[in-house]
Amino acid sequence: MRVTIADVARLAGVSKATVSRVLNGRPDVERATQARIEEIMAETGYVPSSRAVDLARGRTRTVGVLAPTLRTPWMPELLQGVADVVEPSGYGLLLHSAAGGGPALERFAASVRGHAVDGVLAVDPGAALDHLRDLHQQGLPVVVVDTGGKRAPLPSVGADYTDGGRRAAELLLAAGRLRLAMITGPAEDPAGAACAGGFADLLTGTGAVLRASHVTEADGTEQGGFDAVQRLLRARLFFDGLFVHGDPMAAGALRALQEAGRQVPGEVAVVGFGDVPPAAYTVPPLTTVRVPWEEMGAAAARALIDRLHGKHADDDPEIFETSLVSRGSTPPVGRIPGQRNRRVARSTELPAF
Amino acid sequence: MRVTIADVARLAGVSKATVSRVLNGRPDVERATQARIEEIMAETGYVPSSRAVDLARGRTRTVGVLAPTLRTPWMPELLQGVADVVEPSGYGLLLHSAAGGGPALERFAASVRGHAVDGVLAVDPGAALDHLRDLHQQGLPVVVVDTGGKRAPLPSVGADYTDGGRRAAELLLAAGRLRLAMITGPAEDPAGAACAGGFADLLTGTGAVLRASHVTEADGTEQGGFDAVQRLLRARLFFDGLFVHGDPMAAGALRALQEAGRQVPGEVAVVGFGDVPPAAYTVPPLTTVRVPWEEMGAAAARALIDRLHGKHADDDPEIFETSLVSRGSTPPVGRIPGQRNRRVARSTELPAF
DNA sequence: AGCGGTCTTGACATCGCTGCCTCGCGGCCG
DNA sequence: CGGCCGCGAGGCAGCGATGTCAAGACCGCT
Repeated sequence: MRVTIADVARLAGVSKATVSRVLNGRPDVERATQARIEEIMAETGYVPSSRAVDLARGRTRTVGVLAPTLRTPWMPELLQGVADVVEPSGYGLLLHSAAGGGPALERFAASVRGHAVDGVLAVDPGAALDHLRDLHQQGLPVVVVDTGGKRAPLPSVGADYTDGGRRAAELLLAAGRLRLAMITGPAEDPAGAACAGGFADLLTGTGAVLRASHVTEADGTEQGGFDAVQRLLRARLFFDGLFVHGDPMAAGALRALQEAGRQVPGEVAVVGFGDVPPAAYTVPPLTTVRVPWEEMGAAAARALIDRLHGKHADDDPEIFETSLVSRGSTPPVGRIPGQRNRRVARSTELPAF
Repeated sequence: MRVTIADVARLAGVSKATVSRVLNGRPDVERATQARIEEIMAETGYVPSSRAVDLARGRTRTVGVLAPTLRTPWMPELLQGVADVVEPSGYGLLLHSAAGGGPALERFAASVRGHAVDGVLAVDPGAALDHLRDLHQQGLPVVVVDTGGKRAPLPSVGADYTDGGRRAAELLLAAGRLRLAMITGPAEDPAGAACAGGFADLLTGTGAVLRASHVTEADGTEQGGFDAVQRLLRARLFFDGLFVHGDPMAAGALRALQEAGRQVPGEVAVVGFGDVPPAAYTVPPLTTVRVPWEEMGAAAARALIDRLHGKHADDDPEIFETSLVSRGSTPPVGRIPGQRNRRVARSTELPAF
């Protein structure tokens, strides 16, 4: 580091304290003095050492972001939402990917305990949740983004997965599909359960049926979705509407249906879940339940920063609504009937790419 | 911060210096003393303040990553590659998204000049390149990942886009396609030029033709690719092989071909470029030129960290080879003839999701 | 006993900035 | 005309580590 506050002070003929006052825009400095100091700073190209500032102030103006992996399809959207809020607020964004499991988490813990960050934003913390709870109880600002639908015992942001399932059901009903099938993700995914619950829930009392035989589980991958549909078809099960909890699996499902010669959406209407970028690239483009990943990230970031600024908002989870993005894998439906009387946007819009 | 090195020293009845020695695993401490100090540290749950360490040591063990946006489809792969190297090396990863343009870049510059990071890894820096060059000349370790094919005047990592274009051409030739068409990305993208050059290059002397009329430009989006194919078809141009520089556009192209009733790969074989996740979800799955994003990120990170450790590797750009991922949008071809005699892997593998 | 060398350890200066307390000084009020 | 007030600015003590230097203990050897 070259020029320090002491240099500036000496050149300006003032004390370090005064330079510091100018630096922090404090009002108790004479205009002339301030101008002179600012001039010197400009001339010398002085930039305060963030290391020293951090130590002296006792904070780092940095938030830690803990993400299990960056490869989840919605993660970039979410992260962008976080970055768009965190950076303009003057905070840095220290990314920890916990993909490595144990060692990665230990590094994260060390970073946090060493006060390298002022707060933590955790996405889908999973096993790290207990640790985060401890940190939170010790007074560290923590916000979690819950993509799993389970409520963390912490300030959190999530989406209404149950309602997402309902929306999918509504759309299929509106399209007149009565013999439904569903592909769920891995059983341990609580979002899947919530979502499936909402789906089944809305069906009761309608003419539509979703038999247990028509519900199959897959691993979340495109291939998994492909295999799942093949299982259904080989079992000679009939269905004219298919709800797939996860867009990648839905893409696989479309491929399997097409290979089997089934028309989509003519013979089978397909609704996915998540609205991740690949959803727009299937043929036909996938109708899906949109989860507002970016907004969720932004909201979590805002909540975290509010806490850092001492605004202690309530700890209630902030739940986002899902919405339906109607593309080509379901027949056009102008309006969804039913008590909730929702409108379905017909969108040709692509997610930003 | 609760317990400090001074507390530990007092409790152990030694000086701070000795505690520091233990902390840093220096050998010149008596075993008994060391054991006692370690015990105290464990009891008190002492963790050194990274803020203080950073100031005292004059570095932050953090690298800055500058990315134009996180939404580029290959960015997550690349970032994961970076994270997988940076984190185990004991460095933090400070993410700057320059999406915001001016202000975001200024924040980045401030962070760097304030020595908040020990080095910088920039992805596609674009306009920030000059700034990075200055930083590099001032001695800051900088590595850039060049996804554009142009060579930065800096240590960099890139891919051989020209060769990527050649591979696409080889595959189409091997499939017996002689009347070719091409959709390029935005003209200002230098990777596109390199790639198109390689493609055209390999065609010369073969029976295949790529007329200027059959080359059209699109904006890189799925819709852009869709429109581009429609333009070609409306112009009643015949082609049995199509090279699309960018997987999202290729997805759009597939959709347009399908809507026009053209069989893929029967009537038209389609090769994309990039191998981003959506490529695996099209119907049929897209054959594409794979760019090893993750490896490139990892290599850049390694290069940066080597520099941080003083290993001054040569500044030559590190260029990665592309490869062909053959999926369903081209007919199966066992082996590519020709002087280079390459083998084409037939892959059903999906990118990690 | 005296000397040089190794091993441990402590004292103290530093890193660069912030924050608290103090002080000089000119103006205002009584 | 003296005291009080408030502004502008300086001094100095942290923040919590690192790192250098020197000192004391202990060793083997001459």
